[in-house]
Amino acid sequence: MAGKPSAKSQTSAKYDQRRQEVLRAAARTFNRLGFHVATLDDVAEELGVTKPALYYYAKSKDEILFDCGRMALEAMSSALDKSPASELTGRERLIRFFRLYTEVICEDFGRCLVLTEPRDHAAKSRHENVAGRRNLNYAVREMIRDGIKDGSLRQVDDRALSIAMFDAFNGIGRWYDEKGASDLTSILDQYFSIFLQGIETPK
Amino acid sequence: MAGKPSAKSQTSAKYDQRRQEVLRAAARTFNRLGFHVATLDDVAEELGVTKPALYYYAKSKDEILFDCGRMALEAMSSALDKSPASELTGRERLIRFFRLYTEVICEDFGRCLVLTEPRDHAAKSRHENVAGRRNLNYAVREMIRDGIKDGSLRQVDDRALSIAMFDAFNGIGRWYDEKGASDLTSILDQYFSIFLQGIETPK
DNA sequence: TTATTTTTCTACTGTCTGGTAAGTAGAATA
DNA sequence: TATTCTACTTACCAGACAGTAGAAAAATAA
Repeated sequence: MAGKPSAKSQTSAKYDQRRQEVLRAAARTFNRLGFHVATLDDVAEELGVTKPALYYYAKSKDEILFDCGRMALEAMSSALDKSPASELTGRERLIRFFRLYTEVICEDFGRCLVLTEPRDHAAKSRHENVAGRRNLNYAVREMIRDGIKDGSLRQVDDRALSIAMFDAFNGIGRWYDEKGASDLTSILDQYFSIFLQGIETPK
Repeated sequence: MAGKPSAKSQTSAKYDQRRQEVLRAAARTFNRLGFHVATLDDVAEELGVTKPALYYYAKSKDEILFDCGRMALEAMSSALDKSPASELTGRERLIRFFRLYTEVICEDFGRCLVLTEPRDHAAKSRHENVAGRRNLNYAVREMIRDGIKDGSLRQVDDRALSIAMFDAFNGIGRWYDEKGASDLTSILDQYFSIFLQGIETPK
C-alpha cells in the first residue's frame, strides 16, 4: 500500500503542512507557465523533488488545481465574513471587500484562481469551483443593492457592475508584479476613485 | 513539393479566402476549448476536413494562433483610425473606441486575442502580438490625456484607467453570449455609465 | 481527352506527459 | 534490535498530439 500518514486516524499536521507547500509550489508553477503548459515535472522541480513525490500528496493534476482554487476561495469567503458588520453602508462594504479580494488574488492561490477558467477544471470538481465564484458574485451584488437602498450608491445595474468590477480587479492579479514599481495600495486607490467618482467631469 | 497556389506569383484570392475560413474555424475552436486544450484535429473537425489539410494553409499551430491574433489587432487598429476626427473630445473618442473594440472582441478573432495571453504565443511571434496590444493601450492613454486637457475628463491616472477599462471590457468578450438574453448595446451603455459617472451618490 | 495544378486524404513517427509500479533510505516505534 | 511507517526515488507505460510523407482526388488548363 502507498501509505500517506495513518490510513484512518487524523492526518498528521506535518503531512498537511507539506501538502500546503506542494500546492503552493504548484500554484506558482501554474501561474508562471499556465496550467496546461506547466507539467508536473515543472512543479516537482520547483519543489526540488521528483514527479512521483507529488502523488504522495495528491492523486491527480486536476486535484491539485482544484485545491489551489479552493484555498483562494476559502480566503475570499472569510474576507466576506468580515464584511457584514451591518453598521457599514453598502458602498463601504464593497470597498472593503475588493481591498481584501485584491490582496488575495495577488498571492499564489488567488492568482491561480484568476488565471484559470472553469473549463480548465475537471468536470467532477468544476461545479464546486464555479459555485464558489458565483457566491462571491452574488455577495457583491447584494452589497451593491444594499448600497443603493441605503443611499450610498446611485441606481446601477448590480449584475453589470459586479462583473465589471470583478473583471477589472481580476486584471490586477494578472499584471501586478510585487517586485514592480507601483504598490498595491495606490493602485487600489486609483481604481476606487475611478469606479466611485467616475471619470467624467461633473456637469 | 506540397504546392500552395503558384509558388512565386501572387497567391490566389481563392486560397486566401479559404485560409480565412481555416483561421476562423481555428479561432472558434480555440475559444471554445482553450488554445492548449484544443487540438488541430478539433480544428479540422470544425472545418469538416482532416488535420493535414490545415498544413496546406499554415505551417504550425503557433502560426495559426498568431494570425488569429493579427486579424483581431488589425480590426482594432482600423477602429483606432476612425477615431481621431479631432473635433471630438477625448471623452467622446474613448467611448467611440471602446464601442468598436467591444464589437471586435465579441467576434471570433477578437475573442481569440482576449482569451490568449502573450505567453501562449511562440517566442518568435510573441513580440509582434505584444506590440499590437501595447499600441492600443498607448492610443487609449493618449485619448485619456487629451480628454483631461480638453476638459471632458477629470484628472485621472491614464495608465490605471486604461488598464482598468481594457480588463473590464475584455471581460465582456469572455462571458458574452450572442445567443444569450442581454444585448451588447445595453451592456455597453451600463459600462459607460459606470465608468463615466461612477457609482457613488454625488455629494 | 490529357496534362497539370490545387486540395485533401491515409498512414505514420517522435516526443511529451500524466500517471503507475515497485523499491528504498531514514525516522519512529516496539 | 527488529519492525513498521514516512517520504520519497528510479524506471517505466500508454495515450495523445504536432507535424510529415506520399498518394489520391478534385479542379483547372491545354
